[in-house]
This record gives sequence, C-alpha cells and structure tokens, in this order.
Amino acid sequence: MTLPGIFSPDKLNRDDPAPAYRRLQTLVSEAIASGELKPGAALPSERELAVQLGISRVTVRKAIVGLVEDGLIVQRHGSGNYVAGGPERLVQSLSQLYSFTEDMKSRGREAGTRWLSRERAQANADEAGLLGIAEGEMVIRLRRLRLADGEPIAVEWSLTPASVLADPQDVGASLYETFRARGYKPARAVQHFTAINVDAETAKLLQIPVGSAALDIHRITRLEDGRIVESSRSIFRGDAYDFVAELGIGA
Amino acid sequence: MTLPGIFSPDKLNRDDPAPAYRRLQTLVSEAIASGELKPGAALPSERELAVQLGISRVTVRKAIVGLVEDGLIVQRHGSGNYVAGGPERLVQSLSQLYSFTEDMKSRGREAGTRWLSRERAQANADEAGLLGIAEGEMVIRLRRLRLADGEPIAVEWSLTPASVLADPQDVGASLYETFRARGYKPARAVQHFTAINVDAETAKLLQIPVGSAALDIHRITRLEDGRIVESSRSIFRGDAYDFVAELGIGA
DNA sequence: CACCATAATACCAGAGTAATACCAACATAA
DNA sequence: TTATGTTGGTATTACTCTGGTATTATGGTG
Repeated sequence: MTLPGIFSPDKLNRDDPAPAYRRLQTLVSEAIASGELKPGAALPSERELAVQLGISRVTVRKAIVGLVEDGLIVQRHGSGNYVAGGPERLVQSLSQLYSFTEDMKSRGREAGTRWLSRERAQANADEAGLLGIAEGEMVIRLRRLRLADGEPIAVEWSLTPASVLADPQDVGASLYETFRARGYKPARAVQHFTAINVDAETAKLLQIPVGSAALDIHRITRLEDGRIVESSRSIFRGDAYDFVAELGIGA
Repeated sequence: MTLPGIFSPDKLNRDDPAPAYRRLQTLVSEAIASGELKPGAALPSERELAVQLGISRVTVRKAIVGLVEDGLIVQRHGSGNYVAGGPERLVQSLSQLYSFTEDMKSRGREAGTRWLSRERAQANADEAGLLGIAEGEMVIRLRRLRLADGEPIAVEWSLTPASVLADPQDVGASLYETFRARGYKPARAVQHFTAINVDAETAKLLQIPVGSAALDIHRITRLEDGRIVESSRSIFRGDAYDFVAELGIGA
C-alpha cells in the first residue's frame, strides 16, 4: 500500500533548514500520527523513496533507521519496511507527560471522559499528606472514566488543591489544559506503577472480567517551583494500553 | 517549520543601539518564546544567517553562543543549530531505571539471581527478527529468577547475539556489566510496560496464585550505533514491586 | 591604552549526502 | 523446484556543508 501523495518532493519542506533525513523522519512520523499511514502498512522501497523524493538512498536509510529506533517502523530484509504495530494497541510514552486527551488526539482516536464524581471538600489527613497542604484545607476530588472511541480504557481519581482549581465543574476535556489556562503550568511528575487484579467495581467500569490484570499508576505532578498541583491514581486496562520508557546513558 | 521571514535584515532592528549579536539573540529568543520557532526546529546555518542578515559570521556565532548559554539553542557540530527541547525527550538513565541490584539496595533489600537456564542456540525466525540478525545465527538465551531477600520478585528472559556474548556461562551478576567488559556498551533502550495475568508456570516460579497481576516488560537495548545488544522480557510480581518514572513536560 | 564589537579570511573536524558496487533475504513466476 | 527480480543491508569513495577555531585588521568607546 503506497500512498504517492505522502512521498513527493514538495512534501519534504525545502524551506526547513533541517537535514533531509530529519525532514523525512518528520514526514513519516507525522503521517503515522495522523493515521495516513496505518499500522502494518508498507512503505515504498528505499530506492523508490530516494527517486520519488529526489534524495540519495543513504539519506533515506538514515531516516528509516531513526524511525526504527523510535519504534515507528519495522524493517524486513528482502521484503520492505512497514509501519510498526499490528493489533492496534495504545501506547503512552513515559518520557513526557502527555494528557490523555492530547494523546488520543495525536492518534486520531476520539478521547472521551465520563465523570463519575466531582466534589469540593476538606482534605483529610491522607490527602493533606499527598498534596503537602494542611488537613482541612479545601481540595477538589475528581473521579472519571477515560474512553477511547467510546471504549473505557482507564478509571482515574485526581486530587488537586482548591487553590489551583476552585470549582470542579470548571474542568474541560483536559485537566492539565485547565491548570494551564489558570496559570498553573505542570512541569514535572513522578509516577509509580505496578500491576493489580481489578476488583468487581473497577471491572464493571472498565468492562473487563473481575481479576483482570491492570496497570495501577500513582502520579504526583508539580509546578516548576515544586508545588504539587495534582495527586492522581489511574487504573489502565492491561489489554489495551502500553507504556513506553526510553532509557539512555547519562543525562 | 522555519519561517525564512524571521531572519531578514529588517528584523534586526537597526534603531536599537545594542550590539548586533545581542539583537540577533533577542530576535531568536523572542521567536522561540512566541512559538514561531518550535522545540527541535533547525536554524539556518551560521553562514546563511550571516548572509541573510548582512552581518559577519563571527557576530552570528557570538549570538549563538549566548543562546546556547541561555539554554535555548543546541549546537550539533557538522549538522546545525537547533532549538532546544522537542524531540530531545527526557531520557532516563538506563542504569538508574534498570539496575535491579542497585534498586534493591536502595530499598534496603538484598538482590539475588537464580539461573533457570542458559543456552547457546541458533536463532529462530522470531528471535532473528527481535535482534535484527539472520535466522540461524547463534544467540544466547538466558532465563533467570530475580530475588529480593531470597523471595522471587521477577522472572526474566534475555536474548542476546552470540557475537556479543559467546558463552552463557560468562554472565556475572549484571548482564550489562558483562557486555561492557566485552566492549559492548549499552547506550539506549526502549521498554514497553503492560499488565498481564500470570500463567501457571510463571505463578509457580514467582510463588503467587495463578492469574495474579504482574507487570510485563519488554525491552530492546542498543549500542550507540543502533545495533541491538539484547531483547528481554521481564515479569514482575504486581504485589511486590513498583516502578518509578520521572516525567518532564514536553513542549 | 584597554576592551569590545565586527569583518574578512583561512583551516580543521564532524556530519550529511551522493554515487556505486556487492551481498543476503525474500517474493514471485515459470 | 529453480530461476529471476526486488528488497533491505553493508561498504567504499568522494564531495559538500556544517560547526569550531584561529588570525589579522579596523572601528568605537571609556
């Protein structure tokens, strides 16, 4: 499956001073992100790409290698290069903090949220400890189901100081966007994750069998100055969601 | 991505009595702040900037050095100058995230290893695909149990090309240390995390009930030049181990 | 005078790119 | 099954472009 429109010389954006191999990487990764290139789809051969784009095959290969390292492309010797992924599985990076909504959008999936509860209350001792505030201070408790194309993917609890978000009804599609709009810019987060067997209530919400394995993620998100803006817990279905961590040597 | 219009002589604000290099610094940092120059974007070459702006290359370089010191620009010798951030994700330390021994020590627990099997064999088609080698080439298959204070925590499979590690008996406490001692320095890895319900065999090894939730981690580790040095799978008990990931905010 | 800013020029080291050749693996046709 | 064509994979040589460094020279300012 070749889509000639994707790989024409004008698509390489000659105005961009970046090296050609990088521009090709960008072209392909954006086509994959937008859904124009589907998982499992074959790319034109390296020789063909070189001709179509008016660049050297070495340059094409360098781009392909980068895409392979990013996990977007799979090379099959003698057969061709293919977009990675078969049975579509949602993957979220652990290197950057993405909001669920942005993540789904970048994949051409429709993100949805079903609110289970939203309340404003006084922080109990546990909550105060989590947020680094005094017991009794006002907090916002949010509980929601996250959907992808209408299918439940995760159930989430978020706890945030009322000083950051006064009214729980104020939250739009993205909690982080709401924070930013109010001048609170999430900068760093620490996540602890492990695996659990879901109880009956969660199983029902996620529409999976009781006892199914799920990823259990606790996250503390901070502003640049270290103040805690959110403490959350998310339970992601193990059968539909992967997390990816990129590791390197040194800084 | 880059708008040629950013770098024309009239953009240098000749009415400003500040030195030219400072005016160029201002021009670039404002373009970055406004979003006109995105993280990861390439700047025109120093020579091109000098011509476009009608100034000396020395002056351009002085501005670039200032921007580098401010952390806004990254220089890549032979490649170009790029806006900082963007594709440069927060990359966590390979040794930090994946040294089981160090991790256990930091938790005040004693790490141990029990070898289940070590063999040298010819790569089947799946293994060849994972390692990017030819089917039939020699590989080393390692299977072990990871212990904390004598209690099984994880079961792991590692697959590595025999060119990297000829004799499976050579592996010391740390597989990566063994690679390094042989001149193969792991530089980057990608890990996929998901949650599974363990089967009977794994449950027996980990001494947990069949169907218990566990973290299932697949990792591909590469050398600096992109060659794959290891493909592994680890199953960590969900009730006894959690992973920590620190996240930064992307652009 | 000392220091800074700027220009022009020269050269070096590293990365990017092109053209070419050949090999290994796979796909397809006969 | 064999033969052929196409694919990715590797290597070599060569060239260009990039940032990096250095030198000499001139002008402006305190």
